[in-house]
Amino acid sequence: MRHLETLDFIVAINRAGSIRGAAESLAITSTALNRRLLALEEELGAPVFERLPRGVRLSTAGELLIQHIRSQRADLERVRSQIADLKGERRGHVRVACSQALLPYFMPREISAYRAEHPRVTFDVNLRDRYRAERALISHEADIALVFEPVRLADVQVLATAPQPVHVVMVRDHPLAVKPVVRLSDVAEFPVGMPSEEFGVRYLLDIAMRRSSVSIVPDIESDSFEFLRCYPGPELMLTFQIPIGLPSDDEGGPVVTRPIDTRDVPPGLLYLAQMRGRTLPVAAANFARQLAGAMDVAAG
Amino acid sequence: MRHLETLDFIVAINRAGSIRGAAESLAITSTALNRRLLALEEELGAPVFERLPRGVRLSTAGELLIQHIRSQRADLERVRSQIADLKGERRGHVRVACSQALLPYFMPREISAYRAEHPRVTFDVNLRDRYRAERALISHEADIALVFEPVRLADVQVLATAPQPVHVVMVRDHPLAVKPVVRLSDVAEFPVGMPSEEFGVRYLLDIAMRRSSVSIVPDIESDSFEFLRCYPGPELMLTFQIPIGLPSDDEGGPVVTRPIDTRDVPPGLLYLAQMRGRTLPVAAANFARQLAGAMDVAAG
DNA sequence: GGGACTGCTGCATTTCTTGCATCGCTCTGC
DNA sequence: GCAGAGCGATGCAAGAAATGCAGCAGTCCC
Repeated sequence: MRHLETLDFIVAINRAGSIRGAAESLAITSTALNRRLLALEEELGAPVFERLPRGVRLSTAGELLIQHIRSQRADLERVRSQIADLKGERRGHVRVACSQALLPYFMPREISAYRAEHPRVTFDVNLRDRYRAERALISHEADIALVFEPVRLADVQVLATAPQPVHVVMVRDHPLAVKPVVRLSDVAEFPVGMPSEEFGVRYLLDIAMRRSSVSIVPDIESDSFEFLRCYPGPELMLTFQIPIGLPSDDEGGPVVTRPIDTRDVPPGLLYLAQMRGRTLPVAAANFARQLAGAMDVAAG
Repeated sequence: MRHLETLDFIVAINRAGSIRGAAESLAITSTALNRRLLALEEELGAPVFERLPRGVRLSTAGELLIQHIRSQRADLERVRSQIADLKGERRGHVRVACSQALLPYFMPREISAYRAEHPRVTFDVNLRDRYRAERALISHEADIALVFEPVRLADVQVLATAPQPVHVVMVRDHPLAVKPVVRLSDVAEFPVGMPSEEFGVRYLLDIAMRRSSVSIVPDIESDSFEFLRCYPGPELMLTFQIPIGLPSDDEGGPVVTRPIDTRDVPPGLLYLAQMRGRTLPVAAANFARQLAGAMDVAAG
């Protein structure tokens, strides 16, 4: 499709920041690319890029256009997917943006289960914090997102939710491990590895601390739950995670988890979401349905 | 835009029912058109049209595609409109689908008021009954619709509503004209011209008659309110209309109107609606805002 | 069973796109 | 202050792609 190609070229120019740079990455001459851009601007009646001495930058019109291009491509992809589907070809591609907590257990299990049924469906799984996951939906970089405590839900549509109480993670022989439920004040007596501020778990803990008199000073702060989970050994350190990101205790791993009393820290919500008003490609819609089911099980 | 042209050609083939026929109406050869169609189908991996002995008919894939084309064109039109708008060009085009009742007074007044402010904005006003007005929104034939008592609102988004009690229309010296409010049982004593079944007014009256013991047998049934309104003279005939479709009584015309008691016939709702999830072109959005304001005034 | 319609295809022509070389410009570094 | 490097834009010729003409095979109607 010739015209769609031109639109993709616009996206490439925007990414590269210059026509020559984009032309190189597209393996065509800058002349051809320049001419296509000029033709498009002519037809549109307004410049798509501002010309700067060292390259180009999207104009206001260009930003409107590029948003249109993204939504257009996503919708065409849906149509292609639906057409492939009615030909009986159970192929497709699903792009998921999700939080770290989903990466070690939940997503691998769900994707492998889905691919057992539909082996020709491929996946893109990208780590996006709760801000960027929503942005990925809006810019059509992702079909669906699994976000813990999203920031603002204005432009996205919630497909399912699952309550997730915050758990404390510790080594198996930690003194706190004897308690079935941990109070926030218990935690304050031990060194703590805290997830950094972009995470929903941290957000819930900060709210809880502001409401109560308990103050937890993190000894270590990290944007990697994997690091935090691996660290505890040496110092009897505690960290936090939601159950969907944790192995079950009876697996006999080096760490165990205990829920924090929900009177201290209320459960957060895990959201399964898509772009508002968008009809998903067949594979993405089916996978989302499966995820929603799995979240019901996880919540119940 | 070359590719969009091809997509429009698909729409033309669908309308014409044959490639040769569409080619003629498009002023190109059937060869070129046929080749474009074949190329598109190649790229899509599925036939868009079923080949019949006497022409072509949309396949299932084609129906998916043509829906995509319509929404894509509408969205591009919005982008163009927004770009034109930020260039300061207050031009644009608005396509309205509305019921008969809006045509004689409301729409002319509103459009002329709008064009007084924005003379370069052009309008398409099409008469569509409440079924077809909703379909026009879905197929992107219309930007906004003004519908009295729409059938199903699933796929459209309501921008404003205005309650419209049903009025009886009669000649100025009709015996019923002495009453400020008319009961349904009063109506049954006179000959009645009834709007046909596709109209919201008729729908409300049918419901009212089913609920009460009053039965009105129409002497004349018509799908033209204009005809019904012009008829009353000779036979003291009554007919029905909603206030927004009526001149004010003090204009001294040949007919007067009286509201039906809302205990007999509850007021219907006039809906201003657009396609769900769609961002309207600038001119259409502004005009819709004006209409919503006017409906508030009409209702209050 | 002929005529009229359909979609489809080989070949020559036209139209459009592409690539090369080059211009004018702005910013950078010496 | 001046040369160099980077940028986007443009004239001209070669190449690619879409178009039009003529003609094919098929189905339907009378």
